[in-house]
Amino acid sequence: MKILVIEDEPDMLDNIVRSLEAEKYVVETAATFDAALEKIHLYQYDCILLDISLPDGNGLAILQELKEMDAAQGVIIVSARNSVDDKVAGLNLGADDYLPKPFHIAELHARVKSVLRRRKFEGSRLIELGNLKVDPEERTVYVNDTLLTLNRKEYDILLYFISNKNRLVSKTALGEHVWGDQIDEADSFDFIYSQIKNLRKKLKAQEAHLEIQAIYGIGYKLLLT
Amino acid sequence: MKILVIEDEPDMLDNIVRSLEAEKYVVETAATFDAALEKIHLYQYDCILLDISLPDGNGLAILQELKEMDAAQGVIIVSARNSVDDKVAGLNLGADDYLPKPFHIAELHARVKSVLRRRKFEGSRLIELGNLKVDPEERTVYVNDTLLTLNRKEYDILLYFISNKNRLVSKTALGEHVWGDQIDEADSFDFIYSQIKNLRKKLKAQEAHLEIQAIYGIGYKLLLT
DNA sequence: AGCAGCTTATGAAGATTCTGGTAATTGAAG
DNA sequence: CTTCAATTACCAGAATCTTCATAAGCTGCT
Repeated sequence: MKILVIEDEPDMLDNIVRSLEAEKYVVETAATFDAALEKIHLYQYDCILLDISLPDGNGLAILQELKEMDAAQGVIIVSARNSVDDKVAGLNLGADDYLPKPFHIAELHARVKSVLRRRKFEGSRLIELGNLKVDPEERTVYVNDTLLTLNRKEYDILLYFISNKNRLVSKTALGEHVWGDQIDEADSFDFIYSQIKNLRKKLKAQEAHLEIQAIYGIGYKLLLT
Repeated sequence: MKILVIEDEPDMLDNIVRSLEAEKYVVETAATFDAALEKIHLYQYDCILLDISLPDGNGLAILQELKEMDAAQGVIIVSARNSVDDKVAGLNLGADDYLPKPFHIAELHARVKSVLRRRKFEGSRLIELGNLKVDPEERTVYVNDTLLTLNRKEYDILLYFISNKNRLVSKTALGEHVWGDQIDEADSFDFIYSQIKNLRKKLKAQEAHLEIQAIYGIGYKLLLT
């Protein structure tokens, strides 16, 4: 699960990020209006935490932008300006929840969880692909109706491949989606290789009709076989 | 996938090119009307990004030219002049999409991807040639219904030959299509020779009724035998 | 024909990337 | 702290792609 935190106060930001990362979310941040806009357009998130009192632009404009993009993530507004107007404006613009400052971290987690759960229900149906069934809600995968136990990374990778079926997935894109954007140019891709290897082994062991094909020098592609 | 970017502002151009190259597209550029015309006539592209407000000629004229050439690539118009007229004129002249400035890079990528995908689906069916069958979507090649395993480069070369059947293919054109324009005048063509050699060997081993004929001093030609 | 100067072909070595095994590290749970 | 699973690192070998050296072929010239 990938979360974007838009917040300008460094302390607060740090706090939120640490606590979310402790819960195993992949967290990215934006401290300014522009940075936020860029991230929103570049990557896909499952949930966005938005402080609407940013220094260089109104956070509500970001909401507007998100709505126009027709994106599918959940949005939780965080604000110290606890006016009813702000709240109404935010929810009208499609925010999923509103969290007044100050708040307790546990409260934040609960809201995030609830938004993610709600979102999941909306799009919740089995994804079928060959003899494979994926239940995004339970994060479970079935091959011929027997359960395939995947680790977190393996599952994330598989789901990313599935949502990019027949499309080419660059190693950097895969890396950014599954590991967050801390990936460096200079980094090796050993951890990707390792995970791909394990995923392939498990898929093969259950005779899934899927193949992760390597494209030399570029990345991978998921094929039905 | 080869993309031509026609754009006169250096910053913007640089930006676009970098981002597309990061996605592993082969990118070429033209900053003026004349340069664009030349490239269009000389090479084949899978997609063209066209800024219609060029300094030395109306970008729409390029669209017109493309249409008359009956070329098969996708065209995305980029423009800061966001008048409805421009948009309508562009789409009427056969553009596939219209992207108003300013835009976010991710938006651009999405459009490019979508145009390329659409194009691919249109032309997606088995290509038959002698006793050879090519499935462009799966990137597979069959000779007498047995699979012929080709590497990426070998496949790219074969497909380029096939799409230029009976036509003469210059080494530079082939090189630029398969390797992109990182090819230098000073470069040798050893890698082309090597790949051609391997491709020929594989075609011969499976007794494909195809022959890659060298034309001394000019290039190659694919013949049915 | 014979030769010079070029282009093309070929096999082998080199470089890079990918694979699949194993091992080390990290992290969570008891 | 210990234990077990998850994740990452390391490595040898395979596959892919490029470079290199050298051979062979073509063209125009005398």
